[in-house]
Amino acid sequence: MTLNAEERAYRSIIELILSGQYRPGDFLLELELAPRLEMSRTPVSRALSRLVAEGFLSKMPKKGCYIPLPTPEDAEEVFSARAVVESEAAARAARLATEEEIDRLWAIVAEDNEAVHKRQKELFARINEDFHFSVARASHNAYLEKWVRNAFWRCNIYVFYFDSFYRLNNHDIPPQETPRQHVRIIEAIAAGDPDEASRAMADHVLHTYSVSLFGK
Amino acid sequence: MTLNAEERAYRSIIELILSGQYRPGDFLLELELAPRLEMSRTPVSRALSRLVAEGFLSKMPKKGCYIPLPTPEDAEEVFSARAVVESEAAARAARLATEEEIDRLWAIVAEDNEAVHKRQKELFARINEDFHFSVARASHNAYLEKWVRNAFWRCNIYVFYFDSFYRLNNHDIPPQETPRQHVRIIEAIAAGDPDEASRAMADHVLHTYSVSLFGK
DNA sequence: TCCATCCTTGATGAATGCATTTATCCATAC
DNA sequence: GTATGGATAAATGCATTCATCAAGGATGGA
Repeated sequence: MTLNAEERAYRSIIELILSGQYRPGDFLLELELAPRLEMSRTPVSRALSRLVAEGFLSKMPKKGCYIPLPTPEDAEEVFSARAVVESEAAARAARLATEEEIDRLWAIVAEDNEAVHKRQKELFARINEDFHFSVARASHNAYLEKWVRNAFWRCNIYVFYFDSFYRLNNHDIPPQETPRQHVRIIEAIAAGDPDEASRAMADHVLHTYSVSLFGK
Repeated sequence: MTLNAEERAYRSIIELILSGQYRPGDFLLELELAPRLEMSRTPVSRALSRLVAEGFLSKMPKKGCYIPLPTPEDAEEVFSARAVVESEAAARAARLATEEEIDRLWAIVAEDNEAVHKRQKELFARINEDFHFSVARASHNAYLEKWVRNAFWRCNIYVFYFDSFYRLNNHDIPPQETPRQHVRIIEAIAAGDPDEASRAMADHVLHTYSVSLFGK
């Protein structure tokens, strides 16, 4: 399947941000990105607008889009909002997930353990994303799913930003607890226990929050 | 303050939809809208993309944007998702709202009663929107607020679509219960009672759901 | 008559050029 | 020395143009 230019720009820009090639506060300029992504300004501009609409970037009119500076207040807002929608999604998944969807979750956790073992951060990040989005999808609610995606990406700014901070300080401890927490969530979903699923997911998200921002 | 063309297009298109000049299933074509809104295709196109990203419109690549056909499944999804975020917003408003924000809510309810009295549907709709967005703002969480806005607009497709259906069937009863439910929500917020605020908001949203779709 | 194919039509997708706005820097007046 | 104003450069905002694609009807052959 061949994606159009705007979609490619959209994904590339997210990649550029999450891979640390642009940092919070940096401006993402159309004239700079367009040649870099080998396309014209138009699709780049539209992709940036979309990222702004999704809250992933901020914008100053006539000036440009930039990665918002992380603040403790914003981190608290986005993680707590994410906890709300993700725990609700988990609760609904516990009621509505199909066998197939649950099998998929177990498969992701298996990859999860491998990635942690191998200490491959990139891979781990992708698998983690996969897990959260799969739970969201299993809620069978397109709106919750979309909000979960938005909040997750936005939170990643904090995870990656502070992760690089800690890495510089040699506190690079692989997140061994994550797979365990994922297992707890799946067990609750598989058992059809919405309350436990909700609690498990909320705990997990808020754990990520405290680890990312306060190193535990 | 003078808005730019894209923002004007964005608002105008929402107006065109909510005022019933386009109906579910209709395509909103750039070539048709641009002259109508007296601007070029560019800002119209970007406004449409934004509406698609927000879930307000659907899109077929290379074909155009259209108002999604209402389905019972989608209605259930969007109203129940809205209930989640709005009740959470109300709960947080109960904890965090300032005196000023609560005063504002009371003022809106006063207008509310007047509008119902005068049976001015247009006005009533604007005030209702104002109420819900003001509660969302009082949650002091930008993410919840954004999601509430999205869900509210999306729900309005159902409210307006089925409203016109009932109007044709002479069931045009002014929603006298709405102001009462709004009062219950504000009282809970003013009393600083998150649980009651949450319950009251959830009841209110789901009431709107059942009235809009099943005539009660 | 029916079906496959080609062509026309009408829509979005993308590139480009010009307009507009903003920030910055430097010269100049106080 | 500092403040102010204007020139300038850089960036987005918007319009225009061309490219591309999909759908549907006309056409021609079986």
